[in-house]
Amino acid sequence: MEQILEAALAEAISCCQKTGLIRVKSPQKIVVQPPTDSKLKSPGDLSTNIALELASQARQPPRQIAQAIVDHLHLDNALIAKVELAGPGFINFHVQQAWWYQTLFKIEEQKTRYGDLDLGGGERVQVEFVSANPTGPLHIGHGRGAAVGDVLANILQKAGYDVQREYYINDAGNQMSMLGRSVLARYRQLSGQQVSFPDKGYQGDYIKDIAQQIINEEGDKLSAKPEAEAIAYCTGFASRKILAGIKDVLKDFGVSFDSWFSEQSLYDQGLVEQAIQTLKNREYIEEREGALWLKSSALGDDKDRVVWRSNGEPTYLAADIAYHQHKYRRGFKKVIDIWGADHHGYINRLKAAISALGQDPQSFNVLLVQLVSLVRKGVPVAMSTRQGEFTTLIEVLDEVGVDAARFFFLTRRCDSQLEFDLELAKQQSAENPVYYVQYAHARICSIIRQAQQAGITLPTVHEVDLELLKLTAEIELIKKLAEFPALLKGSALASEPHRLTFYVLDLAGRFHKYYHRQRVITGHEGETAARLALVNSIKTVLGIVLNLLGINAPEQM
RNA sequence: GCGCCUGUAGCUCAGCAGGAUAGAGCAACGGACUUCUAAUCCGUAGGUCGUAGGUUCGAAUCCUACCAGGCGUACCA
Repeated sequence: MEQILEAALAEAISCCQKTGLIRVKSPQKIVVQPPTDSKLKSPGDLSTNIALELASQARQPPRQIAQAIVDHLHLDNALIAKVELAGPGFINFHVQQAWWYQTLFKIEEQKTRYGDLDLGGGERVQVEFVSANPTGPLHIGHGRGAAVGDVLANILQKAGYDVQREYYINDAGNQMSMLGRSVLARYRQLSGQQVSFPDKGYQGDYIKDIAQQIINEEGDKLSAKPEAEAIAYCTGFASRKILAGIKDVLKDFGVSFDSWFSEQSLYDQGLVEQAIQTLKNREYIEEREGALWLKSSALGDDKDRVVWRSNGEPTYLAADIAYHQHKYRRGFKKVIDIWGADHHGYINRLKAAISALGQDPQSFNVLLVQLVSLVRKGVPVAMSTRQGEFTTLIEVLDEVGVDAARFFFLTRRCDSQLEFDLELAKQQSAENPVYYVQYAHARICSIIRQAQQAGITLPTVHEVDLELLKLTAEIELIKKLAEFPALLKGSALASEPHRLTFYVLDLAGRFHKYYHRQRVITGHEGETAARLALVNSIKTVLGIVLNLLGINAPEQM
């Protein structure tokens, strides 16, 4: 519909240009969209601001331009009921009611595929998220990243991309050896030895639990081994345990990855050296003070960065460069990394590195998710894995449930900080918005069951007289359903999963209002059939969105 | 110091590539269960969109400066 109107407007404008009614030379992009303010007294179904856009160029009053356009507009009466000017020069189109009914046919025909787009054209995209070090359990902040990444991947999939979900396991480097040393220290303490705990070691109780497991399985065998060997054993044992735990929680949280990529594997295959060699060949590496520097300042970074230390060891950045080179070698056209906002200082240097590797930095996107600050009974809780003060994701899931947690993480824009008060979340659980949406779905299921008990089978859209759906609330509901594909598109283009949450809340709200004002199952057979078809369409769309959000769509509550 | 994010109703937040009279939810107050699920609905009240300039026909939205909060600025990961 929008395209039809845009074409008609373009024709009318060029006609006005020729006759000199509108004094513009270069054509402006015409946009037809639903009016932004739905509370308007007489809202047009679709609206364009083109006359306002043209006003300054034409040096003519916008209303005069709008009038000229309208006078030259040729539209099919079967589609458009009325065209009118409004406000400073908006042109509003009132679409024929019958046109909206097509949405219902589309939903019935496409079912769960309703809203599918071909935005991506099958292009391969990778979404990498969570990627927490296997040095401790996932905390609440990782939960937000997991929810955002998972839902974004779902959205992109529905928008026609070939999406891979990957978790990058930072299983190499100092942090890992610190993990091993922490576990070994606890192992020795549990074995009755007096040993000091390493500075900046991991202090959480889970370290003791792991040490105890080693004792259970290996006894005191480790004490006899050389230090380095014992540390290596502890590191390997602990990281396997922790990673297994991470995988379990993510599974419980409804997040599944296509690929778990090990940082260590980059070293094992010599890919880190290879990546640095690529950069050398491309002359982006410089040796200074015994270290190798990436000349990133020439590529938009604040300064140059060390990739190979003077002590002969690569930096974390070197591994990350190799990792991203590997991503491109695997054929991804678009690479999306989801990071905690505390890593934002890292974007420019990695972007610079990607340019240096010869890849288009535009193809590399980082979605920053602002930190979750955890509050318990009003008291802020620090979330440092090292100090062992954190609330794990699993604890949060136990308290508020998977559906509520996922929904809560997505009720905010990514770049807005989230304060998660566990007490509040518990208190609100009965009134949590997620139930509001699920309840709408369950309610519709209940109506359909009720109808079936009364011997009324759920009609197809073709079988009913849609003209009976003529209440404002009904048309508004259908319009809301019609909006969904465009919403999904915007959400995919902007990488903004939260839009789905707000959409589904709105849709559920409109349904609840409708439910209270009108009965679906009435004495009138035709009316009942038409309304059943309508609510069934709503149910389909609610189901699609809940599915994208990874939240259950219950048949009853 | 420099950089990134945020600042919208008492609280938590929307506001989609500037558009029409800035919207929800919660909390507050007043109502609705012989009716398809009251996990719901209806009504009332609540605002110099951090401040000051600028761009424009038009700014919560774009630009500049400042104020406040958060985060970052390693040969750590």
